[in-house]
Amino acid sequence: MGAVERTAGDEGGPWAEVGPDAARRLLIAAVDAFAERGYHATTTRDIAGRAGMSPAALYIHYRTKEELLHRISRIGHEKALEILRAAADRPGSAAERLADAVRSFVRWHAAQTTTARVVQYELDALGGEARAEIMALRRRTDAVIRDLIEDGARGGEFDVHDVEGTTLAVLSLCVDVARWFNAAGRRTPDEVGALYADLVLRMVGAKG
Amino acid sequence: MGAVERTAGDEGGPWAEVGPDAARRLLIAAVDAFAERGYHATTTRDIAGRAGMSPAALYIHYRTKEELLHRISRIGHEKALEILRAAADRPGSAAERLADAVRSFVRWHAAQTTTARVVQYELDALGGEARAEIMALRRRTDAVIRDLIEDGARGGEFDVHDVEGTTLAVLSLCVDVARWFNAAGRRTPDEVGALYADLVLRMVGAKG
DNA sequence: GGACCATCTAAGCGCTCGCTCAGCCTTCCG
DNA sequence: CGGAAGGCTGAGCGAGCGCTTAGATGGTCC
Repeated sequence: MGAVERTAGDEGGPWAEVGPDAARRLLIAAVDAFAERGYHATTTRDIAGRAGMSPAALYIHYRTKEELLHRISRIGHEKALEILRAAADRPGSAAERLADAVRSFVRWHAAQTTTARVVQYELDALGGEARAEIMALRRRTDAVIRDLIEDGARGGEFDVHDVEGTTLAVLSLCVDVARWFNAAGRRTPDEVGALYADLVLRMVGAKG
Repeated sequence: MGAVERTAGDEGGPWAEVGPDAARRLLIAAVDAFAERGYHATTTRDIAGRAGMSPAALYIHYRTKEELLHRISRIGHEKALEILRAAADRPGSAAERLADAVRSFVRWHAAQTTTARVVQYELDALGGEARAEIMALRRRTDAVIRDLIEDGARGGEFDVHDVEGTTLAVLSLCVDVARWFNAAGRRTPDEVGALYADLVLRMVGAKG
């Protein structure tokens, strides 16, 4: 209903950068609907209805329903990558940086479950170039974790037999949070992040 | 094409128990289609076409498209549960049984990716009683892993602070294999199973 | 005040969806 | 050989889909 205030930074909700206002409302409605029912089970009428608009209004701001998913997916992946990088680039030992990265990444997947669910599980609905673009972003995400594990392994800080496989497993663990996390449940995003950071340090055999 | 032979045991493909022949062909076609495109993006015409039949033939053997998913989901969950239980019930230390359970469970998710993908990721498309029935099966699966971890923790064999959270993480890790595993990739189901069993033992802080 | 542009809606087009039905084969039983 | 039963198909129904179009509305600049 009321207008969303824009603060100086990039805060003010996860979608503050999307404008104009009607376009953002439609996008947020689409995120909710896609997360709840999945892309293919969501109708453009449902999205428009959630945004308080007529079905035709959607096509003023987006060319197709798929473009909505594409925009959501790209922004979401970029946000996740940014969060991971920020943690990985901080000074500290490999163990500290890996734990920090996992903690932040998991916290995001838990706190923004609806977005994360769309980002992680609705990729298959994209085709052609859009899909290729998103998969490239995802490979960059994977690389951040792999580099952290490799650093720790090479420096003797970790005990890892299979860097590639362990990377896959760590990412798996983090991503799957979007599937099971329930905001109404007993755990907070912070608690899950802390638990998972600890588990990952064990997986890589961090000393201490 | 050729008829599927029935051997004495319960072998001869994962769907040998489903009959008659045309019903099984339709079900296998549905598993492939659901795994490839998702339930909502799959049409009954596609399923029938893959099985080499006309669209109307589907409705001789199944009342609705949803009933196909329900049948696939129940049989798949039962198979997964059976595999887990068989490993968990074998004699041995908690660590040995947990490693064995994870190894078997992961191997199944990797070797039967198409089935596992439908089982793990298309549950939301089921509604009402069907969904409740499947979720009960899933809770029984979760309980097997939790009991194993609890056993090891109580006996001092494991070092686990948060049994419930660690259980969630272990299941997460196993289930997500269905999402990323690629039969054409470099890893065999056996290799992934062995790697994941090792990682899980580290997560629970198994001595030795 | 009038032209212009962006935004939005009511109505609806063409299409494909899940599903149905009348009728044709094949098989089996006498 | 006749008749019943079940498996299957071709044709198609009603509904709902993604998306389009014509026109109403409201703000902005001359």
